[in-house]
Amino acid sequence: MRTAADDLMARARIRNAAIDLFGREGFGVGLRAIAETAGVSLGLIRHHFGSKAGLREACDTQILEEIRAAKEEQFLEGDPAANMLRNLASLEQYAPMMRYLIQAMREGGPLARQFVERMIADAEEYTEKAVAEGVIHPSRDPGARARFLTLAMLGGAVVTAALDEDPEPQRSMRRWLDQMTLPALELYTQGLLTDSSMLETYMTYMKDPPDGAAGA
Amino acid sequence: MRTAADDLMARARIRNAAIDLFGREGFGVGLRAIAETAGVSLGLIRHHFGSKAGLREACDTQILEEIRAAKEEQFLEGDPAANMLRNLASLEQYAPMMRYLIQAMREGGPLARQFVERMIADAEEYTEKAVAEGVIHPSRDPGARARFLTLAMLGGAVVTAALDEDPEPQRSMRRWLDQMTLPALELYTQGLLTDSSMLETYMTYMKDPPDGAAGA
DNA sequence: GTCTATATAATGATAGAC
DNA sequence: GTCTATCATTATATAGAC
Repeated sequence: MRTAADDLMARARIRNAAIDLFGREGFGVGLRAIAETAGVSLGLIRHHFGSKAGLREACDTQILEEIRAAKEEQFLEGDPAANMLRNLASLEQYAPMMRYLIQAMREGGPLARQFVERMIADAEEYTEKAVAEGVIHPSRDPGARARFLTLAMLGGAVVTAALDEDPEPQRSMRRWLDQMTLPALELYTQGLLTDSSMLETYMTYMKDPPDGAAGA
Repeated sequence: MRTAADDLMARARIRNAAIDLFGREGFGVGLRAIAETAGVSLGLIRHHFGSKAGLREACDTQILEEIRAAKEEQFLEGDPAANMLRNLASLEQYAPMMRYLIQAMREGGPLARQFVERMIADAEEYTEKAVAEGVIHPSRDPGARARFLTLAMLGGAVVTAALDEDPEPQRSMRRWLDQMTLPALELYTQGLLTDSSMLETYMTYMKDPPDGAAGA
């Protein structure tokens, strides 16, 4: 009897090997290493994907599909984005996807852009709902806040992974999420500054900037 | 009469060209491109630095020295770390250093580790001072808070740069700093959550975790 | 100190047999 | 669909002339 793994066509095996190696070692990894991992020849990669860029694109597409599927599972609980990430980071099942995403955010590219922008949009949506329910303070600029919070969280994970000796981004992300929980909750609850003069000064300054120095 | 640039020995010219190209295009850039930019031959790089790793190390050392010098200048104003970064990001003089640091944080390595850990230590020191002065709330874990705030700020800059179409990390960092100012100030001033139940629940949970599931 | 020329290895791309 | 064999390019490393 054939198992699910045996059923995988060579094309899918190559793609999965590529996702694994791209995620573990970055997109600089050679096609030969991917071929060896998939147990096929170099020529077969070319046959199925045309080029390395074509393979990368197929991987991106697959990851987007896996994200969609994972979200569908996770979002039933109605958790905010950070908790979704936490769930994904704790399930071995999602490790290749997480590795790939971390690498993609490190090296850039269309998939990373799409993923991050989607995370930001989701965060804004959740935040809006939470504001309506009265559990989160309203913001002077909800879009900027969602972008800031999301980039800070994802960026912390990416840099933690990049600096880590541990070659397993999955573990780095877990570590980041674990060590940020207390300070983040504390910051979200009590803030940081004891008075609001800095914010007020900034708001006043932005309303009437000296010269056109807003972005200079 | 000889200008300062003319006085640069070939060794320094190579090193500066490498810092520039590493910063602009990442550490994957070839030695030939560096040789061409510096106006020297491939062999001369080998003569002065032995290998690509040797050149990278020399660049790292130089950047550390530039950071030290820049901090000495900037820290006279007593600004917190974020403001130092803002100042550095706004001065064209520091552009190569900033580019190099962003790349280093993307790709990892000893320099990035050293830089980030130093930033965290500085942040903790500043925060401690600010807490003593009563302008910042005390934290349940000052070290974790400094690490979280610093990694979030640096990480946001790194991911913004990685996702940016703009190939100039300097500009990405400026954009990140600009767009994070309002939401960050707002978050630092008013927090995010309207009540403290989440934090209290977490503190209670951590004091008496079910099983040994603290890190699971 | 600085160069040219070359060695060696690895990459992605290609052609064609089966 | 899958393979082997090879090409062209590029990478770093090396040797030795001037």
